[in-house]
Amino acid sequence: MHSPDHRMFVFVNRLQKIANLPPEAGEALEHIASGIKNFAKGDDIVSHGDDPQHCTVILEGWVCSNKVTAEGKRQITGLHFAGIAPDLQGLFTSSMDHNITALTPVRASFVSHGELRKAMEEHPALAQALWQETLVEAAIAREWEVNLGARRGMKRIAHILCELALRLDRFGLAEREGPSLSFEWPLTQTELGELVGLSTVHVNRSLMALRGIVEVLDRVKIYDPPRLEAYAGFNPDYLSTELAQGSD
Amino acid sequence: MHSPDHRMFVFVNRLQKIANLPPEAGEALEHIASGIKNFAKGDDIVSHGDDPQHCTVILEGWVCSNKVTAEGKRQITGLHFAGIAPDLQGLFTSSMDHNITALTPVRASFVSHGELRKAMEEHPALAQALWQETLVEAAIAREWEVNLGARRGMKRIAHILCELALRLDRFGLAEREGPSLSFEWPLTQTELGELVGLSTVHVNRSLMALRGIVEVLDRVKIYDPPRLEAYAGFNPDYLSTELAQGSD
DNA sequence: CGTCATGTTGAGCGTCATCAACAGGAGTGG
DNA sequence: CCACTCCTGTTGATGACGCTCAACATGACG
Repeated sequence: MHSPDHRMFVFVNRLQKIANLPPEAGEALEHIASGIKNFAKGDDIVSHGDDPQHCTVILEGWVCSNKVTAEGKRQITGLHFAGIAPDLQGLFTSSMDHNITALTPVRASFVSHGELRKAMEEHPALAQALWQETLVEAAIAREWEVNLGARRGMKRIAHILCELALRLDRFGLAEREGPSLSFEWPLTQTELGELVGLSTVHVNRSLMALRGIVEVLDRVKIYDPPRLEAYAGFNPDYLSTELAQGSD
Repeated sequence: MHSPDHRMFVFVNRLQKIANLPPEAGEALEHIASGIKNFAKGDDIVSHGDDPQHCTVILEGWVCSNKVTAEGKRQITGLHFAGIAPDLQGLFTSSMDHNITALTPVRASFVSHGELRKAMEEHPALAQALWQETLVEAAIAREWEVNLGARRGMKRIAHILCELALRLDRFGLAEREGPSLSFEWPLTQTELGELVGLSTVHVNRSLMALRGIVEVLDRVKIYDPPRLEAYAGFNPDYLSTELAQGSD
């Protein structure tokens, strides 16, 4: 178990990768982290309309941001893993415009808005790193718009899987085995449908048609990554915002 | 005509509305603005893959961000008006992940990345305002994901029109006439299709079906705004990030 | 052993894409 | 002034993609 002083390790580590966060700024974050809380699968960590006074940092587990339409349809608008603060936006707004929901059991810690503002004043590099974090999310959101608006069912699914493979692999959360690549997959087919804007039934049929290239069960197994990327028309440009400029 | 010292007026004005930008920070922006350039309708102001060394500030006209899939389909991922810096993201990335294209004749000015960084160091409030700007865009992008993934054709169109009516009205770019509301509309039906993820033909038919509530020609005229909002299931929550916290 | 959540399959139908044709206005050149 | 082209909007016909309703299979769990 981490000592309280290294509780924020995954978060700081991620910010360092994205933005070359200097060590002092990372330590400042460690000092203002408070508490650890566990959420169960399905729990809303933050709900639409809330006005939280702290930011949540995901230490372990999968989380999604999502909105529900007037007709009751839920759309997942983002997927987040360990090392992210999905409600950072709450620092500047008086009311959340979306929900943040646990897709797996989640362990999280917190940073009060007040203390975070102070830390950012003392360490402008911290503010910049967090800003860059929001730009990473924005780039991903743009590509999801393309996915939802301009690709058909099977390619939508294929594209999302390519993206997740890359994002997870980058943070050591994917496994390679020869050419193939696999990672944990906690979403149901219904949830995948809410993510790609398709009905459960259609997701099911699309997944079956994709077997041979990918298999999606408790884990995603991509048997032939280049082929899947070619099929999806996947271009990872938009994920390069997640790499610090100095790191290539 | 504005003197060079007030060239950035619309931009500063917007940042003040969003983030209570202090006057000194606004003046700093005025001092580092350089040049004015005109773009023709259809011009790419920034292209996918570019690595610009300056930010572009739109002084007049409509602009969209967009991406093109491997299959050649274009998806419009954002609409921007006067007073915005649509390529702010370029400050932190080595290569743009999308295009920024003029939808009308556009007048723009520029701020070099280096000078902007200096100004942000001297005026942390400026950095924060620009960060908030990116959060506004992110909130809109999330709702567009919902629109594309969870609503059908006619409601998608209706929803976008409700959003634009509110955003434009907020900056004095819409006209009221009794209950009805109207604003400039420079997009072709094909472009609207690229925005809502529908074919041109289907956009055409949907627009005809919506007549009576909205009419979309050179201007959009919403005859009965509440009825359109009810039909679209429009909830303006997500646009409240565009209002400074102190302003309500 | 019943219940519940998830995945799977079939049938029927609606939304929306595609292909094709045409109308009108704007701009161009003869 | 007319012929021509290009761009945009409009309309029809056809079929594919994806939704909905329904039923059933399976495994986890109490």
